[in-house]
Amino acid sequence: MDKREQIMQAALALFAERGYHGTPVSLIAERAKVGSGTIYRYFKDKDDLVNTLYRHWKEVVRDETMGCIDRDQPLRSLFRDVSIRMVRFAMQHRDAFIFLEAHHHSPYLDDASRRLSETINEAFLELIRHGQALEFIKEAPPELLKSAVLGMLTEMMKNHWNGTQKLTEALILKVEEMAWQAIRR
Amino acid sequence: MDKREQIMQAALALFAERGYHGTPVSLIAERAKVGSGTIYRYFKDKDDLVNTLYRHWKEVVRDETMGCIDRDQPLRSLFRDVSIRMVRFAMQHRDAFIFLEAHHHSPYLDDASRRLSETINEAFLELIRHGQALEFIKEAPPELLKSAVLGMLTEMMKNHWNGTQKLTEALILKVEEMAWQAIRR
Amino acid sequence: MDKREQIMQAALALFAERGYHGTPVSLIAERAKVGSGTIYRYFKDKDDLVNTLYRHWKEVVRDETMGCIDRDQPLRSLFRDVSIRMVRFAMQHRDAFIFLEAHHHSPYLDDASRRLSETINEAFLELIRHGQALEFIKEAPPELLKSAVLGMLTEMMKNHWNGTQKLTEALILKVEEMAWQAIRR
Amino acid sequence: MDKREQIMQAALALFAERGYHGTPVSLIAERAKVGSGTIYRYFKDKDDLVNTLYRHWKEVVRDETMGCIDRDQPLRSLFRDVSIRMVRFAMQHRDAFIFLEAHHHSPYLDDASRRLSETINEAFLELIRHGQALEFIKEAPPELLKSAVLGMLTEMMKNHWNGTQKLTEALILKVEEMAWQAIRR
DNA sequence: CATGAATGAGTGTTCATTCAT
DNA sequence: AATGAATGAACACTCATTCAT
Repeated sequence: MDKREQIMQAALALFAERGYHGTPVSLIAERAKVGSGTIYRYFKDKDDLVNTLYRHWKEVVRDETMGCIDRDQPLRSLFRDVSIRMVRFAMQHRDAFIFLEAHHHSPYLDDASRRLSETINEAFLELIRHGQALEFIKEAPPELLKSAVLGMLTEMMKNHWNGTQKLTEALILKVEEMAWQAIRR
Repeated sequence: MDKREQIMQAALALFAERGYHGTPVSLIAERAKVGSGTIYRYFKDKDDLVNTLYRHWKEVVRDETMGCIDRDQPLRSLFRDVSIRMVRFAMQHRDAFIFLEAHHHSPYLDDASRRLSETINEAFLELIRHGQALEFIKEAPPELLKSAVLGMLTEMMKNHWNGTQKLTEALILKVEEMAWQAIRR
Repeated sequence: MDKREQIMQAALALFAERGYHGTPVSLIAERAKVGSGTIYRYFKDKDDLVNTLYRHWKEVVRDETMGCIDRDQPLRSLFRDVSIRMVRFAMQHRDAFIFLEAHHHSPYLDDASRRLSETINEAFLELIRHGQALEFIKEAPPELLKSAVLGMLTEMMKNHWNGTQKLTEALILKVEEMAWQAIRR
Repeated sequence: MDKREQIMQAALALFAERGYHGTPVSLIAERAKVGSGTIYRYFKDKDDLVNTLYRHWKEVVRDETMGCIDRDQPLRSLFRDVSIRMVRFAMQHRDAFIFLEAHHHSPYLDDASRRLSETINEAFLELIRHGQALEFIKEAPPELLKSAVLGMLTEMMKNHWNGTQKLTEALILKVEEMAWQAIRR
């Protein structure tokens, strides 16, 4: 069994639940069933652990939502594809989703983490600009439209996970439709 | 000036900027220009301070967005009224907005804080149910529609404050229109 | 009772006995009868404590050996004066003497500490050069003569304190005479 | 090459440079190019390593300064012989010299190490007593005279190594003469 | 034999909280 | 009432030592 993996899983769950400052390294060690010193064999310090975790999951998000997508399909269906993949990712990786969301603008993220985050952001903006060029999407600052879509999806995921409103397949489709209505021309 | 008030202002700014665990009590005292012991005269402990702050600002949000609203105006304009008031609150109380958002589901919030949050939530749900009864708003779980609207607005406020996309009066109206498009029938 | 003073005394004794790395801060706190956190009220960190201690005692040495000395007396008696004052200092401040000796070239001494040490050193060299100019003292690098004298005195103090050979008033005079014989022309 | 030897060389250099507490076992292993576990095959623990090292080099000092010396030559030349051999040892084995000097009265030296140190000491005292019996050397406690000589030589070696005053062949002879002047009748 | 991953006691340091003034 | 010095439990991190490979 890979200790590094155990540590990353334990840290992910705890950071998602309690935040970075709220999670003692000793608790991560306990949950990962390793000695606390072992963590420092794999990660330089707590900061390195949180950044490694952040980059790892950001890359998974990128690959699962933006990777291997058919960029030639009609815009409406391209948008649906990306949105639904995002929701799917969140459904399958609860802790990762909450963790990424909570640490989005944390001061302990390093430059590499921030650059990666920016790249993914940019890809989504590109999609919106493309839609605007085709006159399918509203005239408005792309950043604004992006926030609208991501804010909606994110908030609904949080409600799913805290039990307020569970998402079903049918609801996911409804949600995607709402997002589209918000930004379409 | 009232020492209690000084402490609450200092704590609000610091919690918003650095989070609960990232803010030493001594720093709050320094910023509030009081002795650190003084804080314990007004608040049982750090937990009590954060909960008091949370409740205080939640009540302000409630009063400024839901209070003194003309419930007899047409639904569309009622919805606009509430949405725009929310954005206005965020624009005028940056720290309070960021603080409330960040501490929304924190483990150190007590039952009273959570109940208050729930009450405000319920008022907004009521508005949506009302719109559904009038067949102006989509058929969908009200919780879902609420997340959509609040998620959008919240995310855009965050982008406003972190400088990604500043909001102008014109953009605020646009945003409100997008929220409405998302949930209208 | 002054806590800062208690801490400095405890630290001096422990650093003299066990060295810097061999002395946990918690042990200093225990011996000083203060909480370990208290040490950090008076000293930035362990490094600051050892440097403060070093400078404090170096200044005492300087004042007690070089200060208020009659620089117009004959060289032989000037040399005797300084030598005997050094031995007296060591006799009266066992821990300080051992501490200064052991930390003379420690990597954790900062620039200010090193400069002070150098100043005192220079004053002693000046005395030797003066003696050479008067042709009372051997032709040889002053640094060499200084090491000879200080090495002798220091080693004998160490033997005094570790019980090998206690020094009496009579022996101190003998020792001084030996030092003079070593460097005189 | 012999792993045990590699370890002892690495440890000697590091203890000389950084002291016992300042030198992690892992660093010794790295410098010796062995696994850290290997050290524990040759030495019971870190304490055992430092004691073995101490005894080893003390024996070398003994052999190189006191061994194979012509005890029938005139006292003055016998004294010169021993003194110069000591200085030569220090010049050739910088790390060993610094190490022995720094660990002379360390609390982690065991009884065997201390006894060996005492034996060597005793041999030197014997030389001094012999000189006193012949009325070449001052009347004074032999321990005192020994400290005077060794203190002088040691201090000058330290100055040589820290660059303050490099020793040449000519200076070594001068130093020896000073030592003799200090203790002669 | 030799290794180095793993461990957890121990380190320097911070900080919520108390209490004498 | 208000202070801030004092405390010690808790934290992030290190390192001597063990042991499976």
